Amino acid sequence: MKKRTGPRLSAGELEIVQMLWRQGPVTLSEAQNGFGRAIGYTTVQTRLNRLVEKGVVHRSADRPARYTAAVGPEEVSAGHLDLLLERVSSGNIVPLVAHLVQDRALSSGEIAELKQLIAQAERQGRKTKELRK
Amino acid sequence: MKKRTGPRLSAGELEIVQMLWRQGPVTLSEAQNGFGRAIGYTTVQTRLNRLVEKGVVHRSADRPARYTAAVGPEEVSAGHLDLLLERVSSGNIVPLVAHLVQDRALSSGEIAELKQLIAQAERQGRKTKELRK
DNA sequence: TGCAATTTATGACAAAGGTAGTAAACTGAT
DNA sequence: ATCAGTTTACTACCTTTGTCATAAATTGCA
Repeated sequence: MKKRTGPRLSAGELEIVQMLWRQGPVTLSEAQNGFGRAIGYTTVQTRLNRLVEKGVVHRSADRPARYTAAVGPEEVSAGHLDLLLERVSSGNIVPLVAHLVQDRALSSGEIAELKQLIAQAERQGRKTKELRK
Repeated sequence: MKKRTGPRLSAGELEIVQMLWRQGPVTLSEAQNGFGRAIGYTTVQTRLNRLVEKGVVHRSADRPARYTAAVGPEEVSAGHLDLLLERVSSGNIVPLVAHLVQDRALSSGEIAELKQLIAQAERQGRKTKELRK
């Protein structure tokens, strides 16, 4: 029932992976162009290669090789969130949620989704309690 | 109205700062003991010194110097959360909150606090809308 | 086939962070 | 005043990450 927390990427690694999420499977030159800012061709190459070694990015076998993220946003955020949770709020999620929702303009749609999530967690809690007794 | 996102510490730096939050102002030897695992005395020294240089930790002037965290958990989590928010979910907070509340047993107290937060955000949204028109 | 352009492999270098040793400075108790 | 123990400064080394240059391999076309 435990959740395996995903990989914790550095800020720069996250930058690369984010690009892959946006651009989909890309060749090196496409990666360089879609990067958003000026960066050397071989720099992107090295960074991608290192992520491939780590298993975070997949590299296709065919000729102009295509790179794809091997992890999804959920796994990545899971790794970071779970660490933060332990380290900064001793496992207490409320302060983290508080930061996310405070001082930020939320659409009514988002509010609805959030209420939905809480309601779901509440039901889950009840179910667990019942199973326990 | 913009929120200054705090410092983004590495996992290891966070480890040190977390210890300071737990143990309060500590001397070097206290820091080493309260660290939780085996670690060299001078290793703690070096790590603390580097954090002092960065302004993340404060060092007292008196003799056995005492180290204190110069940043609070909120600021630190803010830095990380805001980066995650942009990088992994394009500024959308719902997926992050979802991960935090799902697959986790929440007490009814926590549920209440979360509801409170959402309600607050909802009111805030209305107020903003009114100010705008 | 042979060359220009593209793609891939290597090698380099610097900054940051984790680990720790050694030496100097300081403190407290004889 | 001296000496052991504690605290602080300084130095060193290794790994990771970000940056890239150079060189080798591959491909597509003329």
